[in-house]
Amino acid sequence: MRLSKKTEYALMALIYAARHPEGTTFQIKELADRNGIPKKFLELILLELKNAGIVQSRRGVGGGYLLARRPETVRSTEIIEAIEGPVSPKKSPQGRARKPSGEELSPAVSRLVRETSEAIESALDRWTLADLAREEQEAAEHRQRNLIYII
Amino acid sequence: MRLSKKTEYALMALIYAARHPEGTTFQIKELADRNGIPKKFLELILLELKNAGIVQSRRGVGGGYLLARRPETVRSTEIIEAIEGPVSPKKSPQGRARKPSGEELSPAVSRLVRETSEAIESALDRWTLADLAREEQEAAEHRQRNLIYII
DNA sequence: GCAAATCCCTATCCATACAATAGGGTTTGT
DNA sequence: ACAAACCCTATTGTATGGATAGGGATTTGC
Repeated sequence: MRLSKKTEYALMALIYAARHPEGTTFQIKELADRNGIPKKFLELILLELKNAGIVQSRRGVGGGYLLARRPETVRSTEIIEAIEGPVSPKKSPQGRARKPSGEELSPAVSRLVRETSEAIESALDRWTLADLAREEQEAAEHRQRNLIYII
Repeated sequence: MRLSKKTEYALMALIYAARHPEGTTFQIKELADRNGIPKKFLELILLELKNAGIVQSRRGVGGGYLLARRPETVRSTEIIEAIEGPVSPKKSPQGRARKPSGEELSPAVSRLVRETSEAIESALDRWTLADLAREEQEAAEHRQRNLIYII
């Protein structure tokens, strides 16, 4: 599996958000500087995460972003789908059979794709943003304890 | 998950190969015509599958392609990796830590990617080419029995 | 030995998606 | 009023996917 830079930045931003004191904002500039992410690009990404209902924003002086929900309720599937689109091929809601203009995939191949997509989704669903933030926290503490310096 | 057209064609070609009498060849032209695959593109793909050791070829009049191994021994992971490259981020063979010029992924994110990749790999590994060919065969028979006509 | 069938190989083209940059506009606290 | 911050749309450069082009090399049948 490969994540786009955009998704990778989105995950970093949300982990960062989750590690902030609840209810307080963080600023794009600060996050961009500390992680070497292009500021303008990061703006775009946070906009999308806001439209997906994962973060909320406050404008003006002292504004910034913060999580819209508790990190335990944000599955990583949701984050990735907010940026990259659906992980599984759209499950048609039983009414119409399939999109008529669509490709005709062979039965064996489409089953392979479907089952693999389900495996991806369930692997991603095992992790929430809270888990990711906790793991990042622990890794940071481990580096400290063992005096592992970057650069 | 999304498969590139190239991988999709590769799977179709191999399923087709597996359904041929063992030891006999099939021709690119025939396969391309029957499945609406651009002939030149398909040549490229079969070349790659040959270099990956999945099919072998015979040149000249009456030549063509055939499987290089029994279809039970070809895992679908192998097919997909032959065309798209490694499913999982390269597992460094314990010696050197990681490629020094590589990206620095956060611990939490890289674990998420790693575990998801492993889920993909193990989902794909559940299927061999023989399974895919059998399923395709059954679907074809089902269409016959129920008089389901395409077009 | 020649022609036809077939695979072999490299190069090129076009459209789209990814990654980023640009340039302002709007809201808010002091 | 001003500065700090988010908001929004457009543009640009590069890589990748999907294909097309044009022969070259090998084998069989006559």
